[in-house]
Amino acid sequence: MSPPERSPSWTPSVDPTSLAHSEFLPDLGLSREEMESLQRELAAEATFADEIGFTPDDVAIDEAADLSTGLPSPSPEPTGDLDADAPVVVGIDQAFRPEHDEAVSAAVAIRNGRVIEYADAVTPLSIPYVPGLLAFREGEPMLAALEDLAATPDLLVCDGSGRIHFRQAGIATHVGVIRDLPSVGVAKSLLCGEPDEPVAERPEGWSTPVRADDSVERVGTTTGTGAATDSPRTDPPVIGHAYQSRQYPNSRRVNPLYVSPGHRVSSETTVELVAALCAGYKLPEPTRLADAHADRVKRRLDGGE
DNA sequence: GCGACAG
DNA sequence: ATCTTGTCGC
Repeated sequence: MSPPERSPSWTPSVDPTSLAHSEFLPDLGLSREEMESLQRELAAEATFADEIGFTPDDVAIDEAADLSTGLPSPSPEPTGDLDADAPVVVGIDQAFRPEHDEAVSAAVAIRNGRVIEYADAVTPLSIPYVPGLLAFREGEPMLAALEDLAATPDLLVCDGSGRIHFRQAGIATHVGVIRDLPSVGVAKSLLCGEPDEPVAERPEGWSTPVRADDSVERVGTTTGTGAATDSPRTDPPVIGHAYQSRQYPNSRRVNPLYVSPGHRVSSETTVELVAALCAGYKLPEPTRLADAHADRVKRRLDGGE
């Protein structure tokens, strides 16, 4: 794993890429407190503002992949004209093999709405799932899948939260900062924070800001000047959005997604990116395809031997 | 002591 | 996340 190119100043006390070889929380060489301070370093290193060389339109996907007949075949070679320099979006997801204590990570690279490459990796799991520390369980597997990928990502779409996190350093932030790539987090449920409005029964396309609550540590530069003229109590910072990516005409029961910046993307742009990447299903296409590929690899392993 | 929590 | 069949509704 290479260090962040754009962040030569960042020198974590412990190499986050070696965590997979550690054991359970108490004795993995990292106490829970150390993991949390590492996340504070990551949050400080992260950029929650747009630093991307493309627009949501550039990555828009208008046709959903048909997964009923298997996954679409990858076409690595540029189809022609406008293909060459189109942004590459990489969706990452995982499947698990509880009986083997292994994670199957999948990365799917998409360009112009078409799959150009599938990548995957099987990684032993070292620690259990702990709310707020998901990245220490699944981060290494995700990075392994990215290592297996030949394509160069322009955007990472991660399964889980980014800035919507107790220390504003969810797994999308971990991966984005470590690889210094724009990344967004897409979660199916809310870890922390408070939506501005109730999220139930919202129409497709609806979104509302999610602001930090008392469980979220404040980090980064202060918005105000600190002068006496500043408002005594400013609104809590927006750390992500609830986004209704899908809704049925009548029986409205689909829950919204909770999207948040991982790195080098603003919360507003994150919503626009996810909206552009959705094509009729609740999950954005990169995530859908990564999920399907992870399941495919898992089945091969379970059947293979 | 209870709550509350991505995958 | 995973263990798992059918079933209600567009």
